[in-house]
Amino acid sequence: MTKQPRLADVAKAAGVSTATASMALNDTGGRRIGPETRERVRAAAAELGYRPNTVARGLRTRRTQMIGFVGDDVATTPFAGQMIRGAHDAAREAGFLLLMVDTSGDPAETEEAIGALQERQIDGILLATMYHQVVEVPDSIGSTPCVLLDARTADGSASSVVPDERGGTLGVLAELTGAGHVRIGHITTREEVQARAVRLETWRDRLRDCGIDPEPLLVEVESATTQLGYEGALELLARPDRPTAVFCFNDRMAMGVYRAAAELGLSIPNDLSVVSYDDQELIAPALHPGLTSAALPHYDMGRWAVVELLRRLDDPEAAPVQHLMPCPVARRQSVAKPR
Amino acid sequence: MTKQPRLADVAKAAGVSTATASMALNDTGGRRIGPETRERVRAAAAELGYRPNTVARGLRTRRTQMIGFVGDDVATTPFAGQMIRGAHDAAREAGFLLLMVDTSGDPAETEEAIGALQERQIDGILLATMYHQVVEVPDSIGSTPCVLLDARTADGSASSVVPDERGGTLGVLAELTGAGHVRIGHITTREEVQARAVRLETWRDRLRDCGIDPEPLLVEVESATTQLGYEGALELLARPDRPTAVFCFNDRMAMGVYRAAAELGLSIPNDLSVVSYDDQELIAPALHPGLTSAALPHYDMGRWAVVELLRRLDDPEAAPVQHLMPCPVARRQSVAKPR
DNA sequence: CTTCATCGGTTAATCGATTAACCACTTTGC
DNA sequence: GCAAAGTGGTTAATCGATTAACCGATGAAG
Repeated sequence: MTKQPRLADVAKAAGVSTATASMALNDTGGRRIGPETRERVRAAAAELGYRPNTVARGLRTRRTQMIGFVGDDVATTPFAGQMIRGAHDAAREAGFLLLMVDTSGDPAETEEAIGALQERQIDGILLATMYHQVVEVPDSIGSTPCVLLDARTADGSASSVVPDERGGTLGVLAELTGAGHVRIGHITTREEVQARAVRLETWRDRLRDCGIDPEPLLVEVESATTQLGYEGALELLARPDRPTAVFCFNDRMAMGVYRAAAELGLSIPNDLSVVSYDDQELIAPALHPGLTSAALPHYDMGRWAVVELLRRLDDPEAAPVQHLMPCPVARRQSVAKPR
Repeated sequence: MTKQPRLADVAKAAGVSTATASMALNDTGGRRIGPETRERVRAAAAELGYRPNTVARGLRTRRTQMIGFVGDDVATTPFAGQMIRGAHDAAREAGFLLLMVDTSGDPAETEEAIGALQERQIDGILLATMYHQVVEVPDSIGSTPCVLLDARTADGSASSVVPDERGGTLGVLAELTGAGHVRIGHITTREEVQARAVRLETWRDRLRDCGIDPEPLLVEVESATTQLGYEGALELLARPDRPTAVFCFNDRMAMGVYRAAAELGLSIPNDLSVVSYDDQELIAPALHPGLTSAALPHYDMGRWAVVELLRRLDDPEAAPVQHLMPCPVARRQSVAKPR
């Protein structure tokens, strides 16, 4: 009673050898095991409350049913949680568990984390790097199967999944053009963050398609904060040919735009339509009126990465895949026809 | 080259037995190993890039250097991330890794999660339950050492850490009374969430201490959302003896109070001081003016729980400890003297 | 009447460490 | 001068599974 039962205990209780017990419980060994014996073993295992020791199993099979998750800022960014949860759910459904390490972005720490995971014989690694678009997989990863999350390699040598920023931007812009807007401003940050360039260029392209010169409608500020979103909006809305709508780099900046609009006596959405990116649950639905925003599909990316990793575990020869995950538009009340 | 080196390879390279190699690398076995031999083994290990196989080690020693983290909504709540990070950091410093399972609050899933972790021979379990103050540790946990996070048992049979909600409430209320406020309203939720009762009662007590009847200054709404915070504030601020300050159940509700104040033409903090609870980084500093709020010390709780768990691993006889973690006040610009 | 699958298992090797028990030889204490 | 203690290791058992190789009946094919 004091000890956990081992496979040997189950075997003894069922009157068979441990080999038979193992095969009966795992449905391995082809047709070797008679159905009646199998039942007897199963019953004995249930009776004793047997749970396999996966450490022992892992030593023999070299598979631990654990996946390493290396994140470069697991909790600091609010998105990370959703990504982890997506990965967790997919892993759990397949009988895997997630072993987490956070590296706060330091490459040396990343190396160390990978080492610590490999010591524990994880079956594969998820590398989630939140702040860099393009990334190099550390050599130390060796032949451990690996999938990149929210990043990709320059040469496509590893599987990866990133959000379709262009598609998401086109999505929210379509909300505006669909309502009849053409003079659409853009407030963004000057920081070299991963998403800036794509969102900016896509907006430029779209405006040019409409025959509008984007540059007079662009405001760039130092960083993507609420305060600077506010200041940027004041500047943009004071310009001679005021835009009828504005596309914000992210929700936090949009929050600043709301304040600027209120101070200027502009009603959203009637005097000014606003769309944004990220769809943060604490902000976009909480603003009044609700903010239409392109959602970053972190949950789905987490799931996808695990599914892909499991595929590579099954078939190490499989070619790596680069995936673009769509960013669906969360439609709320911040868009109306221009006056 | 194709294989990872094993201890046997290191031993052979150093010309010793695996026993000696093991003792040399782990500094065990007392004074058995000569310093020159130890160096030779170390050098061979470094040369070969040897990393111990912790699965094999775990089978022998019954310790895996892994801690199970069972959360009932790991990523859904934005706080969880900080708690995980605190636990992660403390674990990593001690050479442990976190094995995570999310149960979305379902007791059956929790049982299963504990089982899955025990199969993997984790050394201890962190049980984080975000929505219940008092909790029962499932029987299935057996003798696995366990620490409760953000919850405690009725009988104090397990170590646990919870935020000092009373202290935090007194802290933000002191900001108001210190500035000269006495008519302090409270907007809270009717939901049976863990924090509601303490915050409410503490506020009541404090007001009575000041000789004020709290009931006319209380508003309760269905849930703790921004929208209902807004509606609650409209109601509270329309009352005959309008409060000069308001203490909100959480930051999201405070966000609604800001909107209500703006609509009523009340300036914060000059016409109305506002304090709150949670100090969510996406809200409290982003509001204008910045919101003074009592911070939930999730990072510190995560750290504490791991430290306590490690203590119990060292000494299984140690008496369980119940810890109250202080909630420091994040002081911003939402409080001023009453007019 | 041999030969040879097939059935339903068992035996024993193995995964890669840790560690108790042992060993041969030198010092040291009394 | 002899037992006890110390030095610097080695041998072999062990942790709890998986799995390749083997084995004794039984029945069918040639």
